[in-house]
Amino acid sequence: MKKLVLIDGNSIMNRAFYGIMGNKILTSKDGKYTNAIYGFLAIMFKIVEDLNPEYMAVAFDLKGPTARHELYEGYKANRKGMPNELAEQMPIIKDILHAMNIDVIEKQGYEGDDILGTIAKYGEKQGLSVTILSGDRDTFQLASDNITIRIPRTKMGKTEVEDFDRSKVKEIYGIEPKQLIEVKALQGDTSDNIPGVPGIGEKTALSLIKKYESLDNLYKKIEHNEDDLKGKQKEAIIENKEQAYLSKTLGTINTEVPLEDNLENLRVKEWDKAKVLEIFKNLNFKKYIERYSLVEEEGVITAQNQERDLRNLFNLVDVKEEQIKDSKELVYYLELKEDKNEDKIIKKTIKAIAIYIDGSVQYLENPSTQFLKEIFENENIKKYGHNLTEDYIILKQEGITTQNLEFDSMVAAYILNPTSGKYKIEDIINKYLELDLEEYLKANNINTENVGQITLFQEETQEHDINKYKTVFFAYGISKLREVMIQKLEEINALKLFKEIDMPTVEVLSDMQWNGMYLDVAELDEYGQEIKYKIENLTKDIYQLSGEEFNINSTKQLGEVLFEKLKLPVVKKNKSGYSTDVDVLEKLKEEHPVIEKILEYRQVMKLNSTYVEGLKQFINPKTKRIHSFFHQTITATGRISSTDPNLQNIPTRMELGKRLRKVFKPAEGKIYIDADYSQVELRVLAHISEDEHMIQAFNNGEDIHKQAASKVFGIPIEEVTKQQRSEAKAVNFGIVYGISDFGLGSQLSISRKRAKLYIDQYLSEYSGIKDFMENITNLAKEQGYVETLFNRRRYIPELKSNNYMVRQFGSRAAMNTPIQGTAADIMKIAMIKVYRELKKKNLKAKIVLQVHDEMMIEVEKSEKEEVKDILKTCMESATTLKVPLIADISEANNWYDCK
DNA sequence: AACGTCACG
DNA sequence: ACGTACGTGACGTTG
Repeated sequence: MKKLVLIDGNSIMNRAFYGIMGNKILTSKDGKYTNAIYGFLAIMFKIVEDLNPEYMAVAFDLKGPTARHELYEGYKANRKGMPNELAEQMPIIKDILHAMNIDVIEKQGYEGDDILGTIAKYGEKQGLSVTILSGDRDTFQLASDNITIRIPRTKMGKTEVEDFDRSKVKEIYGIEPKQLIEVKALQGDTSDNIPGVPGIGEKTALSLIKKYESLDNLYKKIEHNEDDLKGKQKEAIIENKEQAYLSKTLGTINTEVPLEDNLENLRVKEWDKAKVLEIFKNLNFKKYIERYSLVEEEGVITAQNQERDLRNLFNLVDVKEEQIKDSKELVYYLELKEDKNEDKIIKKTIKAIAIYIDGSVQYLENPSTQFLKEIFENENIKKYGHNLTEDYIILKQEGITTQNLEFDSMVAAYILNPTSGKYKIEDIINKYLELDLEEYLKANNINTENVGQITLFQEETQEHDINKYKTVFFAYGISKLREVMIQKLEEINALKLFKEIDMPTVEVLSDMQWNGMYLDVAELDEYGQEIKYKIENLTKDIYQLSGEEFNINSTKQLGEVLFEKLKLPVVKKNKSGYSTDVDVLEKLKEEHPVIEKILEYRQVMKLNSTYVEGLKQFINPKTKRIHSFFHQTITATGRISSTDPNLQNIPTRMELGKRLRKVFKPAEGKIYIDADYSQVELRVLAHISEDEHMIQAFNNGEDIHKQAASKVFGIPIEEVTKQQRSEAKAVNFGIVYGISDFGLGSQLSISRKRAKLYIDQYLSEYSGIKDFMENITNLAKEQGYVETLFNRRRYIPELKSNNYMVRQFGSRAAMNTPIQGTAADIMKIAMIKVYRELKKKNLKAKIVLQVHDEMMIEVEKSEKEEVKDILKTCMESATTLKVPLIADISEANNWYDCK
């Protein structure tokens, strides 16, 4: 079946304009905004790639009144015009579409919707499969078996699409697409100022149409007294009959717009590449120029000064090892190759090193370990590189301990924007230097002979040479990034954070990965046996109780068994059907004995696959230890994250799972010293908000949750029950997360009304916190970001979204980030202090783990007391707040016993 | 690759 | 009337 794609131009431009496209403001050469154009094209290119349609058209609204305005002067009366920044983008997108030979359809007196509807029906009649791309759900009324509405939605900054055809609409609304018009007639539409029947909202309107099918039928039944409406609602429906019919007309998409009957006009044709290129160049759309190979025949688009700079790279002479050794700085990039040796912690080894020195780059293949050792272990040479933690381990595998890590462009990029998620060296060179790797490579392929002097680049370009070019380019990039990024860090007052917290952390985390954690494999296996035995039994029980053998791990199959076969009540649904998560199963516990078994099965299954089998794979055969990665550039708040395996989510809440911690032990003759901060986040909140009651509670060493309970329930501290304390604890958590009554309600399984009462009471007692919560969102909206105590910044573009839900999320992030982020900063400071102190005192003790507010050290028993002291002191003196920082220390022979 | 689920702070 | 707690990572199933 041939395909026709129809795009609602205004709607998609609108979406793209308001959608979150990163924090970057895109502008054209003459300073106009281009974000809507860019986003529109992104969405359009995606649908073209997805569907590869034979026919396509884009419809736009024209200014001026339409038939609907004549019918009802209030129509869209409350609409504000589009902002200028968007309006000026409209003619440009039309120019681009023309240059691409895509049919742009506009007609005076008709809206884009009407044009789309008309063509869609027309296309359907011609036997085409039609997809309408629109951001407006009003178009659902057009859905049929051959007409699909595709809605883009921005979810956490990513653009996804959702398709709605006739069956999907029926599934969601329970009625035919056409009947949506009837619903709207009753419901009205505030955004278009369509009145509907007063007092009737979406829910009521939908249920009425489900029952009565149409307006006509509804009024007919009323006339014949065959309805079962009553009271005010009935009165309103009768009184507003005329208005309902008017609303119906206004809400009906006109599918009979007089348009030319010529399918050929819509056929997808070749672009006028020259024209498209010209416009794209003006708009600075390098990505699209690249992607659609729009570069001119005779050359490459490369800024002249960029070319000149890159040429300098080739002024290489002989490698000057002595000069490098004598230098105060080492700006370098390691070219790595795979090394499958099982004993390796990172299965890579050094193939070459590129070093930027004196304005040019030296490239050494297979550098000698001796040479590397001399430069990397030299404490007087500052190291400048990218992703230094990886280099650190790889060099360490060669017996080299890197010293003096001064600048890591990956970490710098993270501090400049922790939510960008793009920290590959080519990405940040592109972003901060506006140099493009691809362009550089192309330029060099073409210009090799012009470069002259340098033997390295005279050979013909072969696949393996590309890596040389890249390595050289990256080393050069780092030399430039260093200046540019430090400047930028200074601009946002984060240079201190970078130099004194995040850069020193690089070495601490590298060392932690290198040390690793020891595991008793025999004990792990024993534990695994026990778990597997439980799984077998539970599987049998579940098959028996449900009377069927099925894959319990499949939520789909499980859903069918529980809700179709056993007919248990459906509590919650999700995108793909019945939900079967803990919340749901917990509610069904009383309904059927199989539920409890399933809950237990889930638990042991997780333990086996993720923890027993999962962990085993990561035990290094040589060291018998697990060397997790600790990532420093992942989280939005400044926390560390852990992977391969994740050692930050080893079970502790349930006893069975917690027992796994017994297999984590110090090596022979050693012991664990473990410490965790007591309620850091609430202490940070007390400090930031300067709330007098909370500060007082911490200063007096009071039980903070008890105090909260006493305030929330209005009773003396002595009378607080366990139950009340635990509820107040949940409120404290909620506050840290950026509270909502709904969230707290579902957490405590109480009504949101009651939850709201708790919150209101809490905030009226802790007025400092209330002020903080209110102010922080405004501040974030105003300046576009929030900061931790140590100036770690997180941009929150979500606050500018036109989507209520996204804005709410932004507001919670604004409240939570300073708290979680400051706590993370404090922990990093503590770790650096501990690391340095251990080194200074020549102790063999090693930090082996960090779990956000917990730090673990593996230590020889002789050093035990001294290390305990260091750990406690460093953690508690990491910084000075208006309340004390408390670290609880314990020692044990396995992780489980660290209390 | 996306989703649902569940482990942690 | 909407649909919600903050920050992560790993696994198994499904399309």
